[in-house]
Amino acid sequence: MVFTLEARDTRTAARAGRLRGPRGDVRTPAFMPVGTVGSVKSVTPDELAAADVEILLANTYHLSLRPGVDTVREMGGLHRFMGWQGTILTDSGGFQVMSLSALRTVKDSGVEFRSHLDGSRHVLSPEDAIRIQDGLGTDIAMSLDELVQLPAEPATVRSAVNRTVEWAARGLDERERLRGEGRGAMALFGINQGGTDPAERRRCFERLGAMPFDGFALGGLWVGEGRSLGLEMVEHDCGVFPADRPRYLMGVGHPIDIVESIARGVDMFDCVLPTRNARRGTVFISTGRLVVKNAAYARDPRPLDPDCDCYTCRRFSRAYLRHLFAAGELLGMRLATIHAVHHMTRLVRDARSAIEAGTYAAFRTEFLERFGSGASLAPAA
RNA sequence: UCCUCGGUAGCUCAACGGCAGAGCAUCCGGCUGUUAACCGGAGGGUUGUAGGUUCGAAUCCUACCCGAGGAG
Repeated sequence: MVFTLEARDTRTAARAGRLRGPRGDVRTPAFMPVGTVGSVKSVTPDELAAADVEILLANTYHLSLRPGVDTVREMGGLHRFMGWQGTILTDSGGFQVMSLSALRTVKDSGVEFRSHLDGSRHVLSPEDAIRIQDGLGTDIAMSLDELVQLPAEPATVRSAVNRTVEWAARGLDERERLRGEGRGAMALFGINQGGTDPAERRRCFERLGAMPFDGFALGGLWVGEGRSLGLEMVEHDCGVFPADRPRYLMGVGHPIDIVESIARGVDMFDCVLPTRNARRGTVFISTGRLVVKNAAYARDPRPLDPDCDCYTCRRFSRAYLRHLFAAGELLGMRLATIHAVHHMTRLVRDARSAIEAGTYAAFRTEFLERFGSGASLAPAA
């Protein structure tokens, strides 16, 4: 996996780049739809490809519990198993250290989980995380990290940073060991932690940045600290990350957050927000946030986003989508998700064009103005 | 014609002498490295009608109306 920086904006820190991997190129800035269990809920790989998606995220913890890494390997690896020909990045299970807090114990050696499926006990060490991701056949693996729910005590944050750095080194060692056996071809990204304390984030990266990772992630953010503080941390991390390696802001995907973070130098994003909201009847459109399930749209003949050219917007009205949600029809979730994914890839593509043209500052201003305008959100008369 | 059971929120039903509630539906809000087709909130009642008993009636009594079943 080779990263090339192709353009830098003139007035912001925004960058355009390209990840060249075995499954084709990933243009950055990139948005990765989330397919936790090997499926972006409700849509097919072909529909993702049609939405110009080049890279997906899948999850180590979930796939190792079900169907299990052996099954996936036997079925020819995750790409073949799920029918996706593009690039895959796998999350390490670090997020589940936080989100499944009631079901796990963190030790220096690793994390002990009780399965959310059947209560069985499983241990995930930083080495396991690398082996599992390799076994899945991922293109980009993530280092196992520990993130804490904010706000958190300084001592908690410090301890999570220490553990994350230790685990990062052990993960890299494990990949080296795998490479000695002819495996471990995937890229590996390190994850910076430190909560909302710039000193801790800097301290974390002093050690992480010295390790031979293929890319670096901004971790532990957008977990309750608020947008402005989150963006401060983004600016901080991008200020210390090396320019020649991709930068991935984990778990962030509100359109405003993406546009603001790109301006500060982030290259990659993943987020469940657009797709989860879509399944529940809310979609992002160019002029804001449309709660299409609301009664106000029951007789609105316009598409979700009049400026969108996705399959859903070319073909269906808000009134129909609203009806599908009211009726609990699966097609509502599917059509809304198709729009949601398309909208996010279109957003990062437009951002990329602006960076290449050196006009990202203007792009950001226009985007924020338009997104905040709420134009076309008012129901049709 | 008589007998039995029933009539409470839009729907299905609780409460059976002591502040009329639930689930679903409706409406609204939330959702940021997915334990999530989820979570939260709100609106909504002359308890079939008219009387009576009682300090107090959805609840007990009487008549009537409506529905289901049965007998003839």
